[in-house]
Amino acid sequence: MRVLVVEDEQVLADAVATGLRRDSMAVDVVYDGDAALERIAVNDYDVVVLDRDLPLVHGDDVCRHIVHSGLATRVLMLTAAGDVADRVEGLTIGADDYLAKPFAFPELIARIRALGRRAVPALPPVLERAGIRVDPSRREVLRDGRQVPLSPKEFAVLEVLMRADGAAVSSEQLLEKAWDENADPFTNVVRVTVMTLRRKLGEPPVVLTVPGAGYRIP
Amino acid sequence: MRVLVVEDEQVLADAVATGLRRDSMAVDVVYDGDAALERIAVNDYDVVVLDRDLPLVHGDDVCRHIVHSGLATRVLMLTAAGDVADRVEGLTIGADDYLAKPFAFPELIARIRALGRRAVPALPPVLERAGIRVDPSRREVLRDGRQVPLSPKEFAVLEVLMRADGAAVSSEQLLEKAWDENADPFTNVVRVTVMTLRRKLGEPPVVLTVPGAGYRIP
DNA sequence: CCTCAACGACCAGCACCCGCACAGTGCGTT
DNA sequence: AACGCACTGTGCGGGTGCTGGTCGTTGAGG
Repeated sequence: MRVLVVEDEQVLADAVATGLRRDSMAVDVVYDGDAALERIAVNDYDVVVLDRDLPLVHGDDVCRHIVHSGLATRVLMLTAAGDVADRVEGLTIGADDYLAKPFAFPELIARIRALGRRAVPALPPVLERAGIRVDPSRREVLRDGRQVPLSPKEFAVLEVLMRADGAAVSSEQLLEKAWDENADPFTNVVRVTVMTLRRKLGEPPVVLTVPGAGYRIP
Repeated sequence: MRVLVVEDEQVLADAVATGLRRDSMAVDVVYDGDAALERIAVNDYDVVVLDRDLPLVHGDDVCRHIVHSGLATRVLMLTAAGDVADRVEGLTIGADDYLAKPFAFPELIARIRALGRRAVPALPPVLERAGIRVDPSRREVLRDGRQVPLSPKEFAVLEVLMRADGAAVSSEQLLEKAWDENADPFTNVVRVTVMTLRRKLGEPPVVLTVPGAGYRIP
């Protein structure tokens, strides 16, 4: 397991590093965001333990960079501020996990290991495609900058289609992913919902139909 | 996003479910481990929110089952006991995240979303051969870079021929692979479909006839 | 009590599927 | 060389399944 520790408090950083090394991880340490970005560009880390309050380049920016660059690296945010709003914001930015200082060392290790087990990294928290911006955490959709109000189901359908990354998604799959198990298999809600979704998203069309296969967003 | 909530305290379980539904997630609820295992076997959840202290089948066992079965489903452990040892143990068992009760609801949502943000596992392979590019997931066909619109049947036939990797495929085999089981064995749809396919794909010919054996793409 | 999302029922248009009929082609037999 | 047969290519027309779209009802939440 390859880990990068980014923490400006050198004493803490080194302590964490030695602790992780004792747990058989390969650990690099840097003390500011700039150095972090450098190392990330060069090396291929499994997990980055990232202090949020960094001098020069803020931890949030480092996190955004990692997530946005599509690397397989996972981010564990670390911060002094421990209230809920902070934690939620950290996760919203795109971190894979979040731990508040002071933390118990075994928990840090356990969370790093849990992240290391995940085969694939998180996608960017904001989905963008074909002039549509979807922010799941805010439950907000923008079409060419203008906000579009959607009902929960419409939003769920749009989210599934956006995550499909251009692939066609059948009505059955949409029903499977956006509805719970009580859904009637012979319903036509999906078609109706797709229609209202199309109407709200306006011109030019965003959701295309692929005859015989379902719907897709190019 | 498809979520299963497993929590024996029904009031809490339902509250969580409605909260998540308001956030556009498709939520199923069960109140014990047995039912959880059942649902997991049937449905394909993105995330399972799992109370650790369950009657009958313990949450840990459910978690182990999910991890062991190799599903892409992520587990978020939930528990009343909030000390570090518990959290570490939960993560060690194979949970992807861990949240101690009482928790703030926005944080639960943020963590579920973080878990659900995983990338689609495998990029579907694109079939390429003889100047033809077929992308099954997008239902898209390109001939020398130009897009060719195909009907579902035409697409199905082309896909079978492409996957045959140059080998000849008989009409009977095509009928078997691209049509459902109640197809008339004495039909000539295959011939007709191959014809329209050829016409749409244009010159030079892509689908060749192997007299007595069927069709093939060199 | 009011609003709106969710959803079933229904209709219309159209592309598509496919049966049918016939033409063209290649090969073996006489 | 002529013929017949088996196989293949192609035009045509009808039925129908798929999709877009509307409307009215229901039910939950404010």
